[in-house]
Amino acid sequence: MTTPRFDELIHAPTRLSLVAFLAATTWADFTVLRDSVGLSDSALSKQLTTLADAGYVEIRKAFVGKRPRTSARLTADGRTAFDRHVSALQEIVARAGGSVIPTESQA
Amino acid sequence: MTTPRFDELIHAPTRLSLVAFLAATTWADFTVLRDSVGLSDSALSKQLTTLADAGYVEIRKAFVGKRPRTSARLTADGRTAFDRHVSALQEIVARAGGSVIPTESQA
DNA sequence: AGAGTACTTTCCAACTAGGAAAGTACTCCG
DNA sequence: CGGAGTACTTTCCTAGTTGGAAAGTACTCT
Repeated sequence: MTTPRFDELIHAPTRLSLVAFLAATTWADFTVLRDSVGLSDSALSKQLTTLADAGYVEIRKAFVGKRPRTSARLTADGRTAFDRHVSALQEIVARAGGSVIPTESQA
Repeated sequence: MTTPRFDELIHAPTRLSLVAFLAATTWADFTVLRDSVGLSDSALSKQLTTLADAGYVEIRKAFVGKRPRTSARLTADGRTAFDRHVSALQEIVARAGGSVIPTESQA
């Protein structure tokens, strides 16, 4: 079980989607990410930078043929932070009356 | 089961705490609320107004003896919105937890 | 009267987020 | 070669949010 730790960086709606999305896969493509969260190029680029600066995501710039392709994935730190944030949310909800949160998700 | 609906109003950290706290009790006192979320009087007053304007909380101004006392509680709408927001979070997390944790070491 | 309680409102400074547009860098095509 | 396009990144700027301080309201207590 993960130690709860509310993380403001992860909590923000777009970054929560982003991080959750990344938590579900390995490397994700810039365009896929952009479309999945519905952001402009610039907005995604900035959020990715923010997350990378925090050490939560790793950014890989590779070439597919001759064209650049940027992908990102969660780092171990990012995954931990995400898990802890989720725990924090669960704790909040549990205190709230616990009616809603099923505890199936931890592995 | 509640229909998921991400609610930006509720999602913001302080309001999430506030709403979750209120979801756990009936009427809560202004001072108790203020101390539980660690806000200044003005900040709490404003958040409470915001939540009341949204129809999520009901504010009661009563007198205890001769002194005014403000309390708040969730309305049915507030509770529904909270439940739905929690469901939305759950959904996000569920998607993220959907796949087994992959490779943790690489460089 | 002056102090204090219990907020509410106003003012303000600090952020944050996101789009537009420009910039970078390199490729592809006629 | 030059123009168009891809794939982002950076800069500029606007808009919206948050919260504390301080002032305001209203009433009570000594």
